[in-house]
This record gives sequence, structure tokens and C-alpha cells, in this order.
Amino acid sequence: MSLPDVLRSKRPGRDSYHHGDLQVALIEAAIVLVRKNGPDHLSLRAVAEQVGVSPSAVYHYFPDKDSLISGVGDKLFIDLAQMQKEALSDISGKSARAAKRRYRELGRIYFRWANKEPNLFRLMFGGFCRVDARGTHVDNEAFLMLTKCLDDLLETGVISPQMRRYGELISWSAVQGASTLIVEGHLPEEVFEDLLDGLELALGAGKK
Amino acid sequence: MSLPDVLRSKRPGRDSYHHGDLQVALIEAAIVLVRKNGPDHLSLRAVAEQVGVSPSAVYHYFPDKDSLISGVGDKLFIDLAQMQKEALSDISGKSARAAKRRYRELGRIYFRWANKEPNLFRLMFGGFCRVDARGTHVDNEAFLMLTKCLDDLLETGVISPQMRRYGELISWSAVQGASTLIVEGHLPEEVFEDLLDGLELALGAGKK
DNA sequence: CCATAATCTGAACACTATTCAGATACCGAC
DNA sequence: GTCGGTATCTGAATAGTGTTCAGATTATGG
Repeated sequence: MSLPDVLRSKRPGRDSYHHGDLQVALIEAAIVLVRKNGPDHLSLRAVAEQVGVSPSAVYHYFPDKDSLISGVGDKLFIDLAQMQKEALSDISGKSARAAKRRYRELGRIYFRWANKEPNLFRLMFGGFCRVDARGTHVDNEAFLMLTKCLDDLLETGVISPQMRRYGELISWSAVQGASTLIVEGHLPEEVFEDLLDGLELALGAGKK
Repeated sequence: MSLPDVLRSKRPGRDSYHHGDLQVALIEAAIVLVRKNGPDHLSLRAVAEQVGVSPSAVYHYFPDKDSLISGVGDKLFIDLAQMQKEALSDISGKSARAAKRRYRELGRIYFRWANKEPNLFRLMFGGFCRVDARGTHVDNEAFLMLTKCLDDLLETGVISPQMRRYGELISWSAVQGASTLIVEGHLPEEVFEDLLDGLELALGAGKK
């Protein structure tokens, strides 16, 4: 109904019954509905209807509703990493200034994503998609970007060797936590920039 | 069925029809079920059945299922704060050592709670209970304990005046974030102690 | 062109949240 | 004490849910 035509269209040149790319169409439709109603309150039947397919058709691509949601989670992790990648590529340079800007931008993208799409953020980190079953891999790319940023900060002398050891852990945790706390209304939105200030200062701990 | 008798018992001395304290009994039963099945997958009917009451009885105390879940959230925040309070009272002393131990224990309680009861933790921070509607108050007590700990750390010279400004924000965010990331399988359990080490080092940033 | 496989439908089942008229038990006033 | 009013709870009904499965439809390879 309110879905872009692309998502409900069959494969070009053929019409009806066999949908062209149902698996991804279902995920895209699910994203639209989760964004609107939250990861709980997602109806499998509503997803099927959006795509223009019967409810049972879903079961050819996902064993159950939870697996569909997990599929959505996978897609969201990929999308977020892609946004971070693009943001980083916009800031070049080997200076301390550039390294700082890249580090902060990485965190900002994360938070802005969470703040703009609370329901999608909740789906990613609210236990809806289980990653531990098949090992950690969805977030590997994002982690590597963070590592690269921290290495640059170390090289340019912004952070101390002692704190480098905790760089990924403290950065990811703090950004993840602040995003959650702000999204869930425990902290006001404005504090996120303060957090980035605090993190930058903290990472220099131990410098002579 | 598997619920302690206390929860299904009517008010002592009277029997049947009028339940003594249905509101809290419903919340207690909901906690048991959420812990087992997760905040999604909670059935209002199952809660009612556990307590030994008809499904419609629930609507005399909560306008809908989401409100019941919100009620559970409130109780969980109170319980967590209580556990932290007890943990703090076990560590007395004005030394830097004692202050450090209190600070770390505050974070540990938070994380252990999350790690031991992932589904309850998800309910608290997964968008199921909306706190922003009526303002932030559920976490106020916990926040004050953290503030007290940080003040002690400042007095004993463990943390720098510059970092004191970011103390609550960076501590709460990092502990919250690490708990989420570990519970959801993005980080191994062992890193939490590393995070506490990193936080302690970080809070000293800027000291001469 | 046909048989086989992939894809999707329709109907059914058990379960869910929610509503509401009415039954039940408590409580205060007489 | 008992009577009336009120808070509390029930039972049934409605509309919607996830899931299953036999069978209809379409695509594909020989």
C-alpha cells in the first residue's frame, strides 16, 4: 500500500504467481514495518501482504518468523557498516586532526542511526537476531574500521599506548551504551557529543 | 504450575474469586515467563493462567499487554538499584582502594545482572518499557549511587578533575554498552573485567 | 514438448490480545 | 445482621496471529 513499487513488483517481464526475488522483498518489507511498529508487533502476515504474497509463501525462505527477523538484522548490520565505510572515505589525511575526525564520525554515524531509527536499532541489539549461534561475523567489518581508526590515533600521538589496548572495547561499548540510553529515554540527546569529548580525553590517559 | 505457591495464593484467610494482590502477582508471574521466553513471546493469557485468573482480569490493572510489560520494567529497575545499593553497603572505607572497589562493584552488579538474566535485561533496555513518557525517574537512584562513587574517586585522587565531568556519562554508557554487546554475543564474557581496567585508567586522564 | 522440481496458494488449526455484558464477592451504611 | 453499591473477576465472542500441509501453479532441464 504505502510501500515503494519496487518492493511489490514481480520480476520484470513476467507477471504474477512466481515472484522474482521474494526473499529480499520480504526483508525489505519487514524493515518498513519494523521501523513503523517496532520489532515486537511485527506481523508475518502483514509482511506477506505488503509484498503481495500469501502468508505461507514466507515459509519457503524462512523456517519461522524469528528467522525472518534475524534476516532483517543481518541486512541492517550490513547497511550500518556500509554507512560507516562511506563516512570514513569522505575524510582523508594522515594528520591527528583527520584521525580524530574519522574516529568521531564513526561514533556519530552509529548514534545517528540509532537515534533516527530506534526500532531498527532495537531489532539489532534487542535479542531478536541471534549472532552467537553461528559466531561473530556480522560486525566484523565495523570492528576492523574501528581498529584502523584507533591505529591512526596511536600513530598521530592522540592516544596513549597504554590506552590503545582498551581502544576498541571502551569505544564500542560507550557508543553502544550511550546510543541505547539516549534512545530509551534515560539520557538526553545532547550528551552524545559530550561523550565523544570524554572518550577523546580518556584515550589519552597515561601520556607523559 | 511451576510457580511458587506464594504467587498463586489468594489473600490469606479468604478463598477464591477475589485475588488478594493481583497487580503484583501478575508482574511477578510475568517476570518468570519473560525470563524463560523473552520479552517478545510473552503471552498475556499465560500470565493470567499462572496466577490462576482469567485473561480479562488483567485489564482491570493494565490497559493492555504493553502496559503490563512496562510494569515489569519498573519493578526490574527497582530490583537492580536495590542490588547495587546492597553491594555498595558491603564496602565501607574512605581510602582510594575502597572507592575503587565500590566503583567496580557497581559496574559488576550491572553486568552480572544482564549476563545472568538476558531476557530481563532486554526487557529493560529493548524499548518495551517507555520511560520518557513520564520523565526519567526509574534510574534516578542508580545514577545517584554512581555520582557518589565518582565523587569519592575524585576526593581520593583516583580520577582527574577534567575527567570527573564525564564520569557518569562514560561509566554508565560503557557498562551498559559492554553488557549489551556481551549478552547479544558480539563480545566474549571475559572482556568485562578488561573494560573496568580500561575505565579506571581512562578516568585518570589528564592527571599531572 | 513433457516430466520434474521449484514456487506459491487456500484452508485449516491452535493460539493470541482485546472487549463487554454479566456474575460474584467484598465493604460500608443502616 | 443485612442490604445496596462497588470493586473485582468471569465467559463468551471477535478479530487477528504463527504455522502446517495438501494441492495448484509456474518454471526449467532433458
